[in-house]
Amino acid sequence: MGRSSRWWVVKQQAVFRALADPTRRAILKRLHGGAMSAGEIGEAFDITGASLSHHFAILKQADLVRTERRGQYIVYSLNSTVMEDLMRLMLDLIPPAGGRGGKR
Amino acid sequence: MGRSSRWWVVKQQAVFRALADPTRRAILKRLHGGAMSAGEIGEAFDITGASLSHHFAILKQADLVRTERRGQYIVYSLNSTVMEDLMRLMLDLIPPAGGRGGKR
DNA sequence: TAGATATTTAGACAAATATCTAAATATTGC
DNA sequence: GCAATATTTAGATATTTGTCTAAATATCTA
Repeated sequence: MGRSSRWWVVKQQAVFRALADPTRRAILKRLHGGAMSAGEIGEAFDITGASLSHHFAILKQADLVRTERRGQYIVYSLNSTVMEDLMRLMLDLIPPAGGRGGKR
Repeated sequence: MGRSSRWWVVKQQAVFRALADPTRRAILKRLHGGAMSAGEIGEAFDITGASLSHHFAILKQADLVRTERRGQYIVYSLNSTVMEDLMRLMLDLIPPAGGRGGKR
C-alpha cells in the first residue's frame, strides 16, 4: 500500500485503457528489447508519426512508459514498476487457487 | 502451446478490450466470490439490465466468463483458464528481470 | 395456458477513440 | 541565424462504444 487507493483507481483505468489498443501493446512489446526513440519505434508500424505520438501520450498518461530527451530524439522505455502493479491487479481478478465458484 | 497463435491473437484483443471498461472489471471482481445470476450481479450497478447484458456479452466473447442456465436464471462464473492465459500475456509485456544492464 | 419474472436483442444516440493532414515546437549542424 | 530532422499539437472525420427504451424470448408458477 505505498500509494493512495484513489491514485490507483484512477491510474488503473488509464492502464487498462492503454492496453486495450493492439498498436499500443505492440509498442510495449517493442520496448521490451530496450529503450528506443519515437522514430525507431514507429518503423514497425504503418501509421503516421502523429498517430504514434497520440499512442505515446496515452501510454505515458498510464505511466507505462518513461521518456527522456536525447538531443533531437525522444527516447522511450518501459516503466516496469507500473507493469508490476498491473500484474497484482490482474491477480486480484483471478479466483483464489482451488477456488470454489463453480457449480454448486 | 496448445492453442493456435492466431486464436490467441484474436482472443487477446477481445480480452483486453473486455477489461478496458470499469463496469466489466467490477463484474469480474464480483464473480470472484462465486457464481451469480445476471440479476444478482446487476444489483451492484446503476445501469439497466440491457446495458448489463451488453457487458456480459463482451465478457463472454472474451471467454472471461461462463454461463449456465438454471431455471429462470442465467448463472455467470469466472473462467479462470483464460484469466491465466492473460497473466502469461501480461508477463510477456514486462521486461525480463535484470534486463538490459539493470541488476537489482 | 396466462401472467409474472429474468434475460437478451434491436435500434437509436451521445461520447470516446484512432486516424489523418497541416502546422507548431525543439534540437542539431552548418 | 537558418535549414533539416524529430516529435508533438490542433483540428477534422469516421468508427467504436456504452447507455437507454422498447420489444422479444425463455422459464416458472398458479
